[in-house]
Parts: sequence; C-alpha cells; structure tokens
Amino acid sequence: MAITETVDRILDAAEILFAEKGFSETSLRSITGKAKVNLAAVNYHFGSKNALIQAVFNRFLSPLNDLMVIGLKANRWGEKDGNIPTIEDVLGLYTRSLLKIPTRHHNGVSIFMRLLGLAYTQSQGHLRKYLEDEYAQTFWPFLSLIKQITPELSTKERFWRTQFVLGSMAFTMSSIQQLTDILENKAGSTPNPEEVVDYLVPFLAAGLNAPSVKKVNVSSD
Amino acid sequence: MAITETVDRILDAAEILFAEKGFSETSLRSITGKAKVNLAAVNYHFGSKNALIQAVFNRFLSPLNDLMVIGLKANRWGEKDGNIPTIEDVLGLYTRSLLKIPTRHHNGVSIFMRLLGLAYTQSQGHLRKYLEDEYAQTFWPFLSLIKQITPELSTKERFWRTQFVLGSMAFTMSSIQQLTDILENKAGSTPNPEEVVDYLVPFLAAGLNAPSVKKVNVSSD
DNA sequence: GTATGTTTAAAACAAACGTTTGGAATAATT
DNA sequence: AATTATTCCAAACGTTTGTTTTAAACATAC
Repeated sequence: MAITETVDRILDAAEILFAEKGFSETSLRSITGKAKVNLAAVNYHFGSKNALIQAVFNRFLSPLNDLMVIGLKANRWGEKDGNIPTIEDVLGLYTRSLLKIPTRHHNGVSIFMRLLGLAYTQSQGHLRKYLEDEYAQTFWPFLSLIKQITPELSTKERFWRTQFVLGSMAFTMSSIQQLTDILENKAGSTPNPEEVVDYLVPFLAAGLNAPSVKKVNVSSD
Repeated sequence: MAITETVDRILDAAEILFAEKGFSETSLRSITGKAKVNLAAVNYHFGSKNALIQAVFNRFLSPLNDLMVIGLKANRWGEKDGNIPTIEDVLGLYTRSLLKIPTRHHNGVSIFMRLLGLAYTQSQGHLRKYLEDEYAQTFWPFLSLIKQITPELSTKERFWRTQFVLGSMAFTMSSIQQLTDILENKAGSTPNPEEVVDYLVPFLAAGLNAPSVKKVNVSSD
C-alpha cells in the first residue's frame, strides 16, 4: 500500500493555486514548489497536468456524492407519496451537503465552489467531459426533486431555471473572495460562505417558485 | 485619420476566440491567424495582449453605457417621486439594453456576456481594475434603482442579492452555448439569448422580491 | 540479501508563448 | 515628385511551458 504523502501534498497545493489563479495560469513548477516536491513527481503520480486537475476535483466530488445520497435517504423524500419537500428543503439539502464536505483547510468549500465555477466557465474540454460523467450522477436526484416540486413548469422553463440556480451558486461562490473585498469597502464585516448561502437559498427558492412565463412581451416603443 | 481595417479584424477575431477559449488559453498567433493579419500587428496597434483584452471589452461597454443612459431618461424613473418602477421594469431595461448592443455577429450579446463571466472568474488583475473603473458607472444607476425598490432589505442582503442576479445572468449567458447543446439532446429547439432572457427576468425578479431573511435555521437533526 | 516501488536531483527536451526588431511596402503630406 | 509618416511583414528574441530522461538515494516487503 504505502499511502504516499507526496500525492496529498501535490493535491493540497494544486487545489489552492488552481482556485487562486485558474488552471492554465498555474504552472506545475509553482505547484511542486509550493508542495515542496520534485517537479517530476506530478507526471510520475498523475501522468499529466490534466489528470492532476481531475484528481483535484475527484477529491471533492466523491464525498459530495456520498453526502447527497445519505442526505436523500435521511429525509424520507423521493419515493414516498405525500411527503413532498419544499424547494427550500431541496436547496438546503444541497447547500448543506456542500458545506459538509470534509476539507483540509477552513476555506475548503469556497475553494471547491470556485473550482466548480472555473470549470464551468473556463471549460477545458477534458474537464467538461469528466464533470459531465462524474458530477451528473450526483446531480440527478437533485434535478429529480426539482421536477417533482415544480410540476406546473414546462420542461424547457424548468431546465433554464435550474441553470439559473446553478449559475448563481457557482458564480457567487467562485467570486466570493473578490466580492467580499468589495463589500468590505462598504461594510466592515467578513462574510463566510455559510452566511452567503443563508442569503442565497431563499433568493433561489423564490426564483424557482416564481409563476410560469406564458407569453413575454416587453416591447417598449 | 485612416481608420485601419486591421484593428477591427483583430478585435473581431479576438472577441470570438476569447469567448470560446478564455483569455490565457487564446494565443496572439491564433488571433492574428483568424484575423489574417500579421502577428506583430497586435503589439503595434494595441501595445500588448492585455491592452487588446481591454479594447475588446471597450467595444461593448461604450455602447452599453450609452444605451443605459438613454433608457433611463426615456422612462421617467429615478428622480421623479411616485413613479417607481417595478423590479421587472429595471431588469427588463437592463437586459434589453444588453440585447440592443450593436454587434458584428448575431451571437454578439452572448459573446459579451460570456466575456463578462470570464472576466469575473478568471480575474486577471488588470481586467478587474479596468472593469471596476469602466463598468461601475454603467452599473451605478442600475444599483440605485434596485435600492429604491427594495427599501426593506438590509444593505448587506441587497448587495448579495444583486450579486446573485449578476451571477445568474453572466453565468447563464456565458455558458448558453454549452447549455443549449445539452438541451438539444432533450428537446429539439434552439433557444436564442432573447428567449433565455424572457425566462431569466421573472426568475430574478422573484428572487429580488423574496422576503428578507431574518434568522436562518435549517438544522435537520 | 534481493527486489519493488517511491522520491529526489539535475538536466534537457520540443513546443508555444508574448514581444521586439529592421526593413519593405504603403499612404499621406508637402 | 519628393519627403515624411504610418502600416505591414518575416524573422528572431528570450521565457516559460509540460513533459521526459537519467541517475542516484530511500523505503518497504518478501
């Protein structure tokens, strides 16, 4: 066996640097430098830089997947009839699962959320394919619940509203540090991800619960 | 004078490639190759790659700024008392201003939104500083209206809800192409940005109008 | 012990990057 | 037409990138 410490050191350094600078902007030399390991160690253990990026995600996604499964079973939703959760319940379950992911740093969750946001926008091809395979199964029960709760929405509108939710979450979390910096110039507090989530959930819930669009007509002149 | 066509060709190619791949992932050689101009032309006309990135943004932000000013004056909001717009009005004004930006391609708006999303997340330092200076003035009246409409919200909560709105918009538009690809596997239609905006506005309006958070308590066990 | 897998060190690799240069070509001005 | 200013182009510059290689040291297991 011999669980190598080098692998963890590389992953620890990589996830921080990736979150700070992005994937392309982070060199293997800066990672191995921060991790205090040899440059060749990355290619030895992971094979390539792209494989390292995926490994960083995998360390978050695996426990998240487990937490979602556990959370769904703990509550008696899903199969039972008449026991329909509210949207707040579903969003709360998901965000709380996110916050429960065990991490090495106290900023672990925001790092993961930022990485997710980066992955969505930078969209490196290989990462997108990997996430579609790996993340989709984690997301499937979430989408299923949303569908169960909003039966009056058309498939199309539900799809887009779900994307709006994901967009708000990923975007906010991915830039939470920069946004916090801006806010500190006005107020004096330093919000943590948990606090932001408390603001985020009712916002998204109201959006999901909004009445359906029939015919939009916003012509002004 | 002599308005050089080369400058426009470079900008046209650059905005497409930046939107597709990101800033760091797009090389000057691929830009000049697509634009069919010499490699040195970028540094000759713009000075540096970073300056080119800012020039790409400037071509969108200048007309957007004008459109927002015009739109605000056309409607009699803002200064007048008793003539308070709804949130839907404000969001509609903003999104319609976005859609009115004159572009060279039919996908112009989604390209711009994607660039905005990239700028937010990739956060290149120089870009952030540039956008804070240039974009802030465009945004200020928008924020002012939001404040006017939601007087019951605390400054902090209003700030975050505004960020959620921006996040949803930027994120959705920035990945609208990829999302459309996914949707086409289910439905058979090809949504355009205008249609997505029609779904987006009521969603965001409901979120902004959601009752304020007092004390969040979602403990389950 | 020998063998196997891990780590480090140092160096080199080809490829790609942004940027610079000097002269040719073109346009504008006198 | 002659002169000046601007634009363009091919080539090269110096870095940095991810990756590979070779060698030696280290650990663990059989």
